[in-house]
Amino acid sequence: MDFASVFCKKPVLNKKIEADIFRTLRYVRSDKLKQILQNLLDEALTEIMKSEGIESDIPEYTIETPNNPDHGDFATNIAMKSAKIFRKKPMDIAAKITETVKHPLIKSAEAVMPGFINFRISDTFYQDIVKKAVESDEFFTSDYGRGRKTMVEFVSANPTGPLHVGHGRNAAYGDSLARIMRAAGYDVHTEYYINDAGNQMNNLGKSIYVRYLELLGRDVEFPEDGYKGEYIIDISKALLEENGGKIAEMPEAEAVAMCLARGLTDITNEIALTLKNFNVDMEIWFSEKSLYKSGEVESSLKYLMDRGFIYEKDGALWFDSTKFGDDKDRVVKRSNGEYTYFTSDIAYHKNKYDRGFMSVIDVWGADHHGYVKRLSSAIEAIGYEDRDFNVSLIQMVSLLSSGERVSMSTRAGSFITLDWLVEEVGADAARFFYAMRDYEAQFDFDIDLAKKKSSDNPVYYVQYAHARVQSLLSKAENEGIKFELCTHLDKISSKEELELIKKIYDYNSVLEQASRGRQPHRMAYYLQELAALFHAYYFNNTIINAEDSELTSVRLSIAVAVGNAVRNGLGLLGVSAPDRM
RNA sequence: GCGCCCAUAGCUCAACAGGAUAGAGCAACGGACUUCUAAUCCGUAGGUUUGAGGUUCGAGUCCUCAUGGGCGCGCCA
Repeated sequence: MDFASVFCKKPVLNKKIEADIFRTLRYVRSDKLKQILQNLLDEALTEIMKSEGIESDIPEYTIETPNNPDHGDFATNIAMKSAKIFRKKPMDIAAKITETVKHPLIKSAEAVMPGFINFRISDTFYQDIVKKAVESDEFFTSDYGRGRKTMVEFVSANPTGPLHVGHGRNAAYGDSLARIMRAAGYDVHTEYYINDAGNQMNNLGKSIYVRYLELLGRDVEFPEDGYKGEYIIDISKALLEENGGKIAEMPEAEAVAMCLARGLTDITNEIALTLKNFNVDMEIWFSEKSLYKSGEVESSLKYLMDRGFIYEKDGALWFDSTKFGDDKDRVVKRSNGEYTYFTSDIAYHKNKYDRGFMSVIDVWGADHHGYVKRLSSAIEAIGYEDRDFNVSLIQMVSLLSSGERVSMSTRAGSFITLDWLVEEVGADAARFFYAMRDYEAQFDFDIDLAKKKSSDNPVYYVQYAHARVQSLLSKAENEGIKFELCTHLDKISSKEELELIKKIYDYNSVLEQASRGRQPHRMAYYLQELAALFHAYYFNNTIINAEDSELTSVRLSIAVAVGNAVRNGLGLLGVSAPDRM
C-alpha cells in the first residue's frame, strides 16, 4: 500500500481518523534516535517470536520520552503490547528484550513493572543535541510532511466589514498552523477566499448607497438587513468627497454597483492591513467571483453531472450528497436559475485540487459545522482519490464584558474589532493569547483582562528567556570574556542541564504533534515549559564566568540552544523574539 | 426532535496514537535583589478529571447512557 492511497481513502473529517491512518502506515519517525530504537525493538521482537515459533505482526507500540526522569530518557510499552501474542507476562517479555537490544548510544535498558522498558541514553547524544541546536535552525524543522503540497485556507470572512476578535482566533490559528506545518516539512500555502459574489454583496452595495443618499440629506429608508456599522458611512463619505453627488444621479442599479465596487476594495484592503498588523502571512487572495467569470462554477457542476451525482427536482438541480452520508441532498442550482453558495464552493475546492494541492485544510467557525459533510461529500464525488480534505472547526469566541456574554454580529455593527485588540494589547500578546487555547475549546474573551493584564501575558515570560540569552551574549562580548560555543560539551553533567537539553530535544516531537493534530497550542505550552526550565537554570547557575572559559563555553552553548528554540518556536506562533526587553 | 463541540484545582487552561505519581499560569500564603535584566527564582496550599456503567494488563483520554453549557439543522451566505 502506498502512502497516498492509504492517506486519502476518502476525505478525512477528524484527527482521529487521520491518526488511524498514520498507525497503519507505521510512520517513519524523522527523529533519528527514536528511529534507531524502533528498528532495534522491531528486530528484537521478531527474533524472540522466531525462537518461540510464533508468527504474528509486530503490534503497535509507542516510544516516548517520559515525564518522570526516574523512567529514563526513553520508554516503550512494546512488551505490554505484545503480551497477548506471546501469552506471557509483559515483564518476562520485557526482560528478554532488554537482553537483546544493544547499541552504542544506549547506556542501559531496564525492564520495570508493569512491563515498560526504560532506556538511558549516552551523554554524547545530548552533547550532540546542543551542538545541532546552536549551529543551525534546521534542527528546529522536520521532514514529517515529506513535502506534501498543502493549502491552509483561513479567515475568509465575508468582505462586508472589519475583522472582529472571532476572526482573530481563526487568523491566529490558521497562520500558526501554516507556519508549523511548513516547519514540519509540508509545502504549505495560505489563502483567503473572498466571497465577493452573491446576495450579501448586493446588500453591502445598497447599504453604502443609502448612507450616501442620507449624507446628501435625502430621506431614504435603510434596508432592514443592511450593514449598520459606522465603517459603511465612512465609505459613503469617501465616495461623496471624491465625486460630489454624482452617484445619486445615476440609475439605482448602476449606483449600487459603484458603491459595491468601492466598498469591496476598501473593506478588503482594510482586512489585509489588519491581518498584516496581526503578523498573519496571507499569500493568496482568491475571488469567488472569478470562479463565475472563468466558468468553473458551471464546469464543475457539469463534471458532477457527468459522473451522475446531480438530478433535477422541483425545477432545481440537486447534488446527491446522501450517497456520501449527508442528511439530505443539497441544491446546487435554484429554480430561479441562480447557483447556491455551495456550488461555487464545490468549484473552489475542485480548483484547489486542480492546482495540485494534495492536502487541503479549511479553517472555519464552528457554527459552520453543518456544512462540512456536504462539502466533503462533493469532494469525494469529484473523486481525487489521492487527496485529502480536513476542516478545523474553530470553536466560538464569546466576549466577556464584566461577566456578561456579548454576542458579535457584523450586520448589527456590534463587535470588537481585531484592530482594537491589537492596538490595546499588541500583536505579540494577542497572538500568544489565542495560541494558548485548543481550537476545539470555546474561548471566553475577557475584554477587561486583555486590557488590564497585558503584562501578565505569558508571552513576555517566553520572550524574556530569549532576551536573556541575547543579553548574555552581548555581555560576554562587551566584557571580552573568552568562550567558544559548542566546545567542552563533555563537561555537561548536572541534572539541571540534562533536563534542559532534553527539553530542547523535545522541540521536534512537539512540532510533529502540533502538525499532526493541527494544534498550534502545543507549541505555546512547550515554549512556556522550556522558558521555565531556562529561567531556573539561569537563576541557579552563573552562566558567564571570567575565570573559567570552558565552563562559560558550555553554559553559553546551552543558553544559545535555548534561545534558538525559543526564537524558532515563537516564530511559528507569529510572535517576535526581541533581543532586549 | 436530530447532529457536532465542550465539561479537569477557586479562575483560565494543559496532559504527546490508551501508559507509570493528572500539570502550568493567575488568584492566596511564606521566602530570595551588594548578583549575567527580579518581566526572574524557591516553597506552601489547592483534585472522587460532571455522574453511572462498559472495553483491558492499564482510561482524563475509547464505547454506551445521563446531566449541564455552546453551536448547527434554508432553493441564505
